[in-house]
Amino acid sequence: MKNVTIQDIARVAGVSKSTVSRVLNGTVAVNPEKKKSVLDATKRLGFKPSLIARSLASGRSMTIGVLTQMIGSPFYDAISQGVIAGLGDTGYSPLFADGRWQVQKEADALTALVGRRVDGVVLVGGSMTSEQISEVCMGLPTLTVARRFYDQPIHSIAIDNELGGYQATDCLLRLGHQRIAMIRGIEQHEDARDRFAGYQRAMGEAGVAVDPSLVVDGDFSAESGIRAVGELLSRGCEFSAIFAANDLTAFGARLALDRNGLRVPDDVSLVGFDDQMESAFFVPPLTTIRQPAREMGKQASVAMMNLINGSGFESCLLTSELVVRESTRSVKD
Amino acid sequence: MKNVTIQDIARVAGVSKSTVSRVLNGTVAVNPEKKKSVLDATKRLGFKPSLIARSLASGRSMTIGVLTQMIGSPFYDAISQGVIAGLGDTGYSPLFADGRWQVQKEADALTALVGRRVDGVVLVGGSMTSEQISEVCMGLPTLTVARRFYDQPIHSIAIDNELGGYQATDCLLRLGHQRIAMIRGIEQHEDARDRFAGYQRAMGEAGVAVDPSLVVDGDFSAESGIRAVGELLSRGCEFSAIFAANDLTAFGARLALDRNGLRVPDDVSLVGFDDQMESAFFVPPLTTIRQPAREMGKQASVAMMNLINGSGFESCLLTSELVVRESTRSVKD
DNA sequence: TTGTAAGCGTTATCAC
DNA sequence: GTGATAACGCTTACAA
Repeated sequence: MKNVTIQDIARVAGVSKSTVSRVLNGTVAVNPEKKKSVLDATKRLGFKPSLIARSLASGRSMTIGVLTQMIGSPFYDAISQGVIAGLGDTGYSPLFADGRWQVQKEADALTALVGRRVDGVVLVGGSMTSEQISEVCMGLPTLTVARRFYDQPIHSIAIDNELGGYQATDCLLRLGHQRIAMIRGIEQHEDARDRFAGYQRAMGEAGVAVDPSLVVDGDFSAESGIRAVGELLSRGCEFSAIFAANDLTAFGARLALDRNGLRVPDDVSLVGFDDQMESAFFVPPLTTIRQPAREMGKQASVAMMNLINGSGFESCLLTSELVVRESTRSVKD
Repeated sequence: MKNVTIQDIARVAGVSKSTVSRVLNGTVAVNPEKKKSVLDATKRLGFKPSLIARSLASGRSMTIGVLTQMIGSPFYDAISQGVIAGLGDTGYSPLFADGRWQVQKEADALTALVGRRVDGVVLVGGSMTSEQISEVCMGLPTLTVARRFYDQPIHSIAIDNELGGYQATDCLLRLGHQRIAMIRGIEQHEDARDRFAGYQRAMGEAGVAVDPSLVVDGDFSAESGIRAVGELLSRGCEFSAIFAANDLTAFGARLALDRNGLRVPDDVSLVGFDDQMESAFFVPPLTTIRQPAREMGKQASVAMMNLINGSGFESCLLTSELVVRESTRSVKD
């Protein structure tokens, strides 16, 4: 089945290709009658303009490439949604590609995006280095979300993870906790390091020494939360609260605590990070740090539009918010 | 910054466009020397072939459009991952678009996909009617995942939701429960209806009459789980088990039960549907029906490849699996 | 206001 | 093997 082209429409409507194009794009005024017959023909023949040909001819694809890491993380998902929302009716459409958190796949996907001649690239998370990215994108407007780069060419929209870590720890300290354990995220992950830094700062400011035996490594997974609590318990050190690097880890920790007869929040207070959908319905509902994920995605879209039309880039570091629910309570005396 | 074209390479390498194309695609043999110089030039100039021009010229875009509904659902996410995995090294790349569960957006996104001249379309969930889809896709290989169509032109890969509903209910019945409540999903949603049908069949086969007052409506959200339990309790009817239409609903139900002093599984057994990641770490870990989401996505890719190269379509209805964890126990006597 | 014609960057079809 | 040259479907000067 051959596709209907602009030429077919022109023939049927009795006008030239150009006129059809003009009607379709509304670039310049055309005779109402002709306009009508073009529109009619369009509808009658079921004409679907080829965006491909259009891009090739105009040089702009009117699409923004969005490279995600679909690890099933609600956080990254929310960002994507924000990007979509932010693009709204700008005329640009998002084109998603996925890196699956594997550098090679990520590079391939990005190359594919660039090959499709997207007008800009938004990278949500990911692990390619700034150099690798620049090499592939070559001057294309590029920005990252939920990942901070300090280089000039790649702009980034991120939240202040250090602040988040501080907020979580501070909340616990205010409730009178001193023996606060922290389950960290992936060590190489900058977010994880920042959150831990926030924990350290809060402890320091409160004049509470950080006990190294209360800090356990994790990897952002629920399993690692379980393991971490096991580790903490086997070390035999006392703690009245746990700050987990993300909600998923907190879920695992909560389960492990339960299995060991420790009640949340009665015996141990628990704070997560992310505020993913399920957290509000956990038993007990989880106190956590909300990341404005959706908002970040929106900001990314707005920033991208500015980048494209040359308005420049306004750097912004969004802030997280403490959401107090029922997994925390003041320390028993 | 002008993009490097095949023409530039040709000039630098001292050959014709055609030869460059041949080297790049490896269609026919070319002189090794020329080949080398082309490859060199390619690398040196940082040439990135324009997939757009390629598609226009060849008529095939080598991309499969995947229309998702990014509602942040782990289930649909897993399907997408399956599709990606299934495409593997077939040479085809997935092109994602999103409908956000809004018919209009969905139609727009699908139109955009078709406009991009994808070689096939995979619809993951969604709410467009079979007619609407056909109208937009016009003869393009199309198939749906997690949604069943009985029409000829649109193939579908789905799981047997009725069976899943049966499995969940049967599991409860075998544990001795008779007063089994069901929190249904969105009424218009076929999956929801099928799951309920499975519940009815299991009850029927066990010779247990379905008490209408034990059936409550929900909408697949955690909030609806909370509301449903409230409703059940206010009706004052007794029940020793609940089958929730999906895990999220089960989460909400679990929280509501807790708030009302009912323990899971001691007072009430609870079964969900989906087996989303968090379910294994719930307190208590949730007994649920696992949907082979990833597998479905993979199957979709395979089926699409067959559709494209004309091998025809082998319909398949995948089956769900009961995952017994700790939210269920035999009825107290 | 409208038509003609020249691209846009590839692939594909020819001859050579 | 290789190089012209014509598509592919559309946009966009440039004329008229």
